Amino acid sequence: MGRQREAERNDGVILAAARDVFIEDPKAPIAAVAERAGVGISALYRRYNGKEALLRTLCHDGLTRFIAEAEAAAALEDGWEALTGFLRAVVDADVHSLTVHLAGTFTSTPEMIADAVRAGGLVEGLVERAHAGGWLRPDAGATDITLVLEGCAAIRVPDRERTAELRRRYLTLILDGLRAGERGDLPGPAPAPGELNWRWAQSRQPAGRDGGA
Amino acid sequence: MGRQREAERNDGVILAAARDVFIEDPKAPIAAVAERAGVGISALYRRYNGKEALLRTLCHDGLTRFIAEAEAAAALEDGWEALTGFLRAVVDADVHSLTVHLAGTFTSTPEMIADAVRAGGLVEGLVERAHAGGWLRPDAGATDITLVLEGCAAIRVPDRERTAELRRRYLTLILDGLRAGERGDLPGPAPAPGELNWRWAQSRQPAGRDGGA
DNA sequence: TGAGACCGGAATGGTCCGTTCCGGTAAGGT
DNA sequence: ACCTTACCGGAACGGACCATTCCGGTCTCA
Repeated sequence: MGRQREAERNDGVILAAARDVFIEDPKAPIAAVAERAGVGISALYRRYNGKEALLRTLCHDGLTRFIAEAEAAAALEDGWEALTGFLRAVVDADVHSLTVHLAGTFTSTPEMIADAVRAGGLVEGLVERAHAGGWLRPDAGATDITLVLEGCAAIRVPDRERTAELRRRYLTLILDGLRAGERGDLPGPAPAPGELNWRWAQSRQPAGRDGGA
Repeated sequence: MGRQREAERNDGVILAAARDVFIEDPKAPIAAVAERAGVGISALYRRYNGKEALLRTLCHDGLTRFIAEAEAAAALEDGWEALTGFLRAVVDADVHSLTVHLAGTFTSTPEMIADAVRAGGLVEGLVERAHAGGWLRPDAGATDITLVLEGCAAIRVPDRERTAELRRRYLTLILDGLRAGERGDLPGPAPAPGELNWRWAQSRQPAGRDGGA
């Protein structure tokens, strides 16, 4: 059963290639994925209806990973370790590029929206614990976490490993700022819950002049 | 002299529109600029050779602004105020989107490169003063500033004013992390001087599979 | 050995965009 | 009044890019 074996292996290869390619550039052409995977375009279209289906799968996988990390972190004893460990894991896996940056390039399913809500709840839990233990500065909220992730995801240099390292450095910088202490108040209100979700909105067009970057 | 007056006024209108449009999306089409400015496409091509020329001008303007802010900050007494005030001004004006994000979409002139170097030197000066006064954590270097700016520029919501506010909030978060204190060391080495400049490299093609996002 | 699952990659059709080009319009001199 | 001419608006052109389809081919297994 060589043929079936090959097909099965391709499943994984294609998904991995797609992840790499679309993390690097959310608007990359399908052909780039095929090339990176070392397969033809047909192999792609045999598995996915079209580009949107692939993107959706990728995004949903990222969301699942996000939730898994949050749950794993929630199991930790120390509340501060839980929050920071979670952030480090998410930043390391570049989950943010897979979820937020891909959202808006396709119409998200209700299921994904539900998962996104669930993810938000988990983060809120982590933040609450960090607050309860007095680890987290009081004026930082759960929604601020998204800002942090967005910032980290923006750090990017051509080399992938170095990028990860710089992100860890940067995250540490911010985390130190998040610690409770003698500092002044943050300016402006924290992001409102819906305020950062605009990319998840039901948009049909791939990019559009209205969407922003 | 109505005609000349109109042309003169258009100079400014076009530049402002271009700034708005390209800050929002560095890959926006020329037509979008014309539309936003409320002029025809000819009015654009009369003033600029082509898209690249416009982009170059915009980017150079941003660089100039960056340098001006750095010099203004350098004149301040307090070393910490100088650095943070500079950062706040640059983030507020969204200069980063105008320079770094536009670089790479055109071939930069030697003059711009020179200015970029000069800008780097000014930042270095600000950081040195902050270090000398003991304000800045010792393991944070001048090149880390670029990371901060990159992170701030990544914060974006549909509403422009709210975006600015969120960025100020986020910057404050990081700045608190940058303050000297009892915290642990940062992981990984600081970005090397050339490491963050890859966007300024002599690239001819508009985007390319090699460039990253 | 032949049916069919699977695949590579060329061909197709459509969209998007930078740039050019073709009338118009009115300012300013004569 | 009347050209000349700087300036404009916007349609038209040509090329690049890309998602998707389609057409042989190959390999397996019954």
